[in-house]
Amino acid sequence: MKRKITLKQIARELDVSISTVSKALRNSPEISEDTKQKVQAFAKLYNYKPNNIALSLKNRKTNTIGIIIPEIVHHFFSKVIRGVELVANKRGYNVIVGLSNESFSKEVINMEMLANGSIDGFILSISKETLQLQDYHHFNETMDQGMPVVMFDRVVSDIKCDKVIVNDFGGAKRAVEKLISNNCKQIALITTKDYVSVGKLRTQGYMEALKESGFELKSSLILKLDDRLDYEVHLEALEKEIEQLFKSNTAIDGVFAVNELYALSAMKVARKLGLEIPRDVQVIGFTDGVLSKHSTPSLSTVSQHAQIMGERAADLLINKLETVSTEAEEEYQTIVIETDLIERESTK
Amino acid sequence: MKRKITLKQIARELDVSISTVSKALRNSPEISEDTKQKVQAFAKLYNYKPNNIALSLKNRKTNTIGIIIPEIVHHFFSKVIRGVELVANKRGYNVIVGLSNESFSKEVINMEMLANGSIDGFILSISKETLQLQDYHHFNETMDQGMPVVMFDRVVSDIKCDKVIVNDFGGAKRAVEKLISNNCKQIALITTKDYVSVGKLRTQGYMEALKESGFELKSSLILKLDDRLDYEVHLEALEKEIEQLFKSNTAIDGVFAVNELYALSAMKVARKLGLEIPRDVQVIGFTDGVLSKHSTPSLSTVSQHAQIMGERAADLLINKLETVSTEAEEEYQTIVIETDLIERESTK
DNA sequence: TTGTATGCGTTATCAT
DNA sequence: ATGATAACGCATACAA
Repeated sequence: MKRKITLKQIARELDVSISTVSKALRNSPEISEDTKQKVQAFAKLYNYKPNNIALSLKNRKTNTIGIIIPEIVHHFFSKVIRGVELVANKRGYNVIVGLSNESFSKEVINMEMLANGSIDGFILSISKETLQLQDYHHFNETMDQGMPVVMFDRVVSDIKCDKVIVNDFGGAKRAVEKLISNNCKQIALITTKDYVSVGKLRTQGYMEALKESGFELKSSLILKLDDRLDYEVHLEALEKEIEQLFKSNTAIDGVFAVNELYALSAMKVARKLGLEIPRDVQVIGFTDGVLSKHSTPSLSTVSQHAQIMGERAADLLINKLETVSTEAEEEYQTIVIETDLIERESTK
Repeated sequence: MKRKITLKQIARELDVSISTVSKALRNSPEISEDTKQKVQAFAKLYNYKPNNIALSLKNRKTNTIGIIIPEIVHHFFSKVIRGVELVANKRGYNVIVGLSNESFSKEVINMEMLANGSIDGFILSISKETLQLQDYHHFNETMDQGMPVVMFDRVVSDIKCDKVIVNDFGGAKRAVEKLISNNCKQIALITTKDYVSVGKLRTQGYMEALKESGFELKSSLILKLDDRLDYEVHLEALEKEIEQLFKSNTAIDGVFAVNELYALSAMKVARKLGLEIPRDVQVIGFTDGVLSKHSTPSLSTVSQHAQIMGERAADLLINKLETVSTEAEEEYQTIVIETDLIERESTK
């Protein structure tokens, strides 16, 4: 077992100084061709590679970016990671992952752990608990220390930083407009409580679409679910709520749901109640998920382009890292990713 | 914007030496209560945290583990990551993620990048291309340099290292036995080409189950798909192959598929051909996926406990990292994770 | 009780 | 053309 070789060892073996070795390997013109040859050959033979940690310390730059997400077992977030990874690697960076598990304290701890020199900047999406508590001190402190932060998807306007978001409002609006143009008269909304920013925006898109088309808003058609409950686990609870919605509004002929699971559950419940999709009820979801594509009937959905979000976020962060910050000009930008309406079998 | 504070700055401010500060912060008995108080108060005020990179360099230990997987947008792998992350964080480690994207060269590059000091050890699952090429030099070289490697799921016996695998053979066997005991007489297998180790093992489980029950093996009932094709994209191609299978074996009354997508496609095709599930055909898949649970009918499946695999792998690696290697005793272990058969609506 | 010196691996600056 | 030295931030053995 040969341990990783260092400059020092090469120097000792070849009986030259460390700095000579270093220069020779970087092809410095200061060094004679002879020595270069010798050193480079030796280095290749022993497969020398500079130690990243030493470089990081010296350069005060790790070439690593930290990404903190609420949950990795989630198609949307893993696609974002893939996007980040893709761009990061292409531009010479590594990616280190932290999971907040939707918890405030884990988010804080994870960020502190990484902020102590391990990474050059953050890409993150805020946990639900943090959104509820509205405690954003850790973000601000991190940025105060000169560590750039790019937020994606779940963001808050109070925080001054670069952001990449989905056009939740517009995507939702277009989805509902589609239902309207498909002749739906009673369009239900299945959404989350308002503290989830994206849920709120999608809800607003729904309302705006109805308003513009001259529909009246019926609050009985809106089901706001508390997604602190893990509905992956409590699926029956979810279905019960939706069933209630359908039963108290028998004329529902369209459903817009702010995520995939809600949409699928709506289809399931509707079918159970003897309604046929899309003949009796048309359904559109909001997601980048895999369920939509493979469900029966397959689900029409607003696609979020998660991977592109990751790519944009990574580019934004790395640009900031590699630009000589002329201080003062603290200009933050927000990139809005447009959505696509993917029409499948759940709409006419 | 106050940059991160260092020992040196604290020392200068308080007019003591760096080592005094260092000792005071670590509560060394060498230092007087007075100075300790002063230093600790100051440190807390300025929120001092030791620089990870400096510590890593000094200790020659990064407390970071690298995980290399073929694909992150995949329920199985992201669950494994979650397991790794969970244990790693609990034990004071960070996780850095590299994606091979099923490519040999990306796998090699990614490993080299991380092996140069960034991490203490690897957890990885081999890419398909690497499995085909059977070129494992990068794994061996990494281990030669004293960096421990734990492989999971996709492993090869040629490589001497710790491993965490699923009981693919047993899981498949039990699934097929279930179909048999449910009175299936013509059980088809939808699997991958043999170079994918897990596919091969599951195929063997299928065969063994049939053999033990005295069934004859009919090669016409076995469909081996080349999964270099991305069937997520070429879904129609997949369905066509399966349709062919059903048409040339009209008596098929059971299907065992080695993954979720194959199983779902089988159900879809069967329905299209007028067969009802599970009345006419019973189907069992193999996976940890989310599709199975939400499909209609929901899919009975062999669960792999991906998160547990990640946890075990992390424990294995960290144990190795933290044990004083008495050299010589190079004992590697292979942990086998048992599967569960989850019965849902696609079986009787 | 406090401070000095050394080293982790590297590069850059400044001698020789 | 080559080498000595300092510095990145920290911890520690050893002096004072």
